[in-house]
Amino acid sequence: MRQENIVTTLQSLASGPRLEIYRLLVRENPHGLVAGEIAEQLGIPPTNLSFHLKALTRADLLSVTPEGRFQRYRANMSIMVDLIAYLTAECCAGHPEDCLPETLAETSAVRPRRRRKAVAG
Amino acid sequence: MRQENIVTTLQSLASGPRLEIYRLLVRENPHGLVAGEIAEQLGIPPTNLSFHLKALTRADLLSVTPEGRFQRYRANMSIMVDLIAYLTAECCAGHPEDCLPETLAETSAVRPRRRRKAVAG
DNA sequence: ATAACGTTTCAATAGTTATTGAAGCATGGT
DNA sequence: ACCATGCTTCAATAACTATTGAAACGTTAT
Repeated sequence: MRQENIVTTLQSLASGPRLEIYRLLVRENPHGLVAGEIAEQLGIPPTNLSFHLKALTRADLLSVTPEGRFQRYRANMSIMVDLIAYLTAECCAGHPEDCLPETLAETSAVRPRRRRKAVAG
Repeated sequence: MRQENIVTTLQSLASGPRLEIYRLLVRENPHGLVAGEIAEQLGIPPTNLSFHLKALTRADLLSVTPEGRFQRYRANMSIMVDLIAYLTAECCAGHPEDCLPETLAETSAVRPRRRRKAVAG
């Protein structure tokens, strides 16, 4: 994932309504919710909800599937995994254990092109 | 960490220059860099750099210590850990292993008030 | 005391993002 | 064929964010 896309991803999360939408859908994974259910739960008017859903979908944080006249939205967790890896990458010049807890230090090391074999703990 | 602060944190990362600044300082942890070194490495003019450093510092993603007439900046990784926990919290209604890799599923569970004992893997 | 340096603050301007109501477009029901 | 429903797009406007040059401020060097 390139920096340009990472910025888009962060921008799409950096808004009160969108963060609420995203978290709601993370919780409701993997079944997801249709737009009207999101609107109802969060009290966002349809025009505005559509605007925010579009932003999240363009950033690929959500996926959408038509179901008749409904649109079902789901959180796409793999983008979040990429985002987290990017934000913690190269921490402490390759010694993430110096400033990250163990589980995240491992995630920090998980990057597309620089994988190494898992090592017994 | 409340949602309001999470939005501020995300906003402060959601910009090309600021994301570069943050990543540079993550890499340079824990020693950090003074403002002039950041300016030089990234080619950002001082006025503008100061504006972005202020945003990141207000979000508590960076900490700053005066050193004579220099200002040394460091990445504060604990805020990133909180952010990640927030973004993955309650994933799949408490079954994060359904859609997150193992290391992150553990991080998702690590939240301020709902800790449980570590379990042998 | 004066000058130079590193950085921040201020003010102006340009650019981007959010919100709303009205209109449009498919799908499904009668 | 017609109308209702669920959602999206469009256009207008309001609100916010970024960038820049000039000025200011504290620190160190002469």
